[in-house]
This record gives sequence, structure tokens and C-alpha cells, in this order.
Amino acid sequence: MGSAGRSAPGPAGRSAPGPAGGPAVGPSVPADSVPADSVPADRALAYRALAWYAEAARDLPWRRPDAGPWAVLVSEVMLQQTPVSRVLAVYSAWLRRWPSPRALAADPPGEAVRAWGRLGYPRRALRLHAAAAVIDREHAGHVPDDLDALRALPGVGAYTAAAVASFAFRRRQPVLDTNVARLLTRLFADGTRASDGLLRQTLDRMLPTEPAVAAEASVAFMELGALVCTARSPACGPCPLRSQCRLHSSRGLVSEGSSRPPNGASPPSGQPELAGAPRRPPYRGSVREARGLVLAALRSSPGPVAAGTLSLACPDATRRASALAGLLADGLLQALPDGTYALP
DNA sequence: AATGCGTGGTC
DNA sequence: TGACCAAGCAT
Repeated sequence: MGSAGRSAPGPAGRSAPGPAGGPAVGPSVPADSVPADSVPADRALAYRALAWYAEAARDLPWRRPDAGPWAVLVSEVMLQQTPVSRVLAVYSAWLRRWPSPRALAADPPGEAVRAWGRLGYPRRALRLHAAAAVIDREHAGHVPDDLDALRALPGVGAYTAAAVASFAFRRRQPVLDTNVARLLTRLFADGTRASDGLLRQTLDRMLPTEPAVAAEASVAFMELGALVCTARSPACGPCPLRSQCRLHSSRGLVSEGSSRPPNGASPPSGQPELAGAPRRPPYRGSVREARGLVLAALRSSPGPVAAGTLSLACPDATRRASALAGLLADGLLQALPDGTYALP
């Protein structure tokens, strides 16, 4: 257990976490003096989120009772950096075709890439296939419920492992994704963005004791981040945590709906946020785009495609060559002896 | 630890 | 209209 301050997840050092935070900001207490009787205050936030979730939750297929661990794993991998709206159709078709890890492992990986469609980051399809093979071979076809075993699966990182352990097996696990991180950062806003470790520690204090309830609370936090405490324009009005939210109160009682607290931190000093954010390289005209074009051509063909077909799909020879080399290296593409290309 | 990895929607 | 954003992971 760390002695980390329990108030703001942010490093206790920065931005003078002084008690100045004020009493109205809820679970904010000077570091050090913290003890156990303050824990329920954090848990109260979870119960508020739970109550809100009971009313506002979306009905998503992977949350239904009939969604087993495999379905949950599939959904979590598909949802990595990908909006729910785009995942829905692919998810259904995927599970219909491969209702178990064993079924997927029995097909060639290229079929997974094909079924992945335009979800993006097609390496995820490859890794999900590889994960299915590991599950089949090393876990008797059952998705493991152990955090470390999950973490060891290809394509499964800290978030996905915690999500599967929690949502599929009702284990009491802090589940930290971008939604929850944003939510906590605003909730305890002290001008800094805490480390993931500290955020998870904070979450752990917030989760109810009963594992199944904790699991539900984790989904509730994520849903809150996805629907209410959104990145661009958070709707503080309906937020069940509003009265406990440090950022919201620091904004001075923003009305509702359109209330728009900026992001987590206000630059302490002048810092005109100049050369700060590194600009993302343009997608148009990139090798990245070329990879997509080549893969799309492969997907749309039932069998191998000729080099000439790829030239049509991606006319720029330089980028096409880079894309092919990259896809080959990633195992997303196979070069056949006759000069054609195919999915692996 | 900073990068690279798809794709499409939104304001 | 381009920049940001969407349930991250691997290297």
C-alpha cells in the first residue's frame, strides 16, 4: 500500500494540493491523514454511479447475461480505440461465426483479418486469433479468469485484462480506461494528470467490496465517461457526481447541458500551450493509408490478388512498397511464390 | 518512453 | 475544415 494521498490522484507534490481544495469537493482530504473511515466517502461515488447506470446504461450485447468470457474478450479487443457504433455489427458476425476460441483458432488468421473489416488496427484481428490459439492450447479452450494469464494473451494489455476479469468473471478489479481516467482527472482535478498506477489505486478505494457490485461499478464509471463526462463537451447537468466534482465546482457552478469544463488541467502559469501537442501526421497520403488500401483489396478478394490489382488499389508505388513491406513484417500479408499476395 | 498502428465521425 | 476523438497494445 502506498502512502499516496487519497484525495487527488495527482502526485501529492504538484499544484499544492493544499487543503484549500475546500470541503465541498468531496473526497478530498489532505494526504497523510487518511484512514479508513474516509473510504466509504469514495465508495459513495461508486454507488451514485451505480444508481445512474441503472437508469441510463445502454443495452450493449456484450453486457447481456448471455455474453460469456469469450464474447467479452472479443468485444474488449474490438473496442480498443474504436467507437461502439462501429463495433456492433462486426462483433455479432464474429461471434456467430466463431462462438468459441477453439472455433476461431481452427481457421486461418487471414480469415480473422477479413472478418475484421474496417474496424481499424487490423493487427488486433491477428492478435485475437493468436489469443484464441493460446486459449485453445494452454487453457483447454476456456478464457482464463486470472489477471496474469489474461495479460499474457496476445493483444491483451492492462486494461483489457482487467476488463475481462471484471466484466466476464466478476472479479474485483480496478478497470482503468480512457473514459475512467478522464472522469477521475476531472473529479479530483488538481491541475495534473495522475499516473495510471495512482488512478488505479484511487479506483480500488472507490470500488465496493462485493466483487460483482464492484464490477458493475466499473462499467458504470466507464459508461459515465462515455456518455456524460465526455472529452469535448461534458454534460455536467445529469452527472450524478457533479456535486462531488472538483473541476465542476472550480468552474463556479456551471449551469447544465452545455456546461463545458475544459480539460483536466489549467496551465498553472502562462504557458500558452504552444508547441505542446505534437501534431499527428496527416493520414491522407500516408503509408498508413496505403496499408489500409492494400488490405482492403485483399479483403475484398476471395483469394490471392495479383500485384497489378494492388497497384490499382494503391497507385503510389513508393507508399505501396512501404505498405507491403510493413504488412508482410506484421504478418498481415503473405507473398506467394507466383508473385501474388494473400491474407495469411 | 515515445512511436506507430486504421478508420470514420464530429464540430 | 482540419484537428480531435473513439473501451489500447506492443516495441
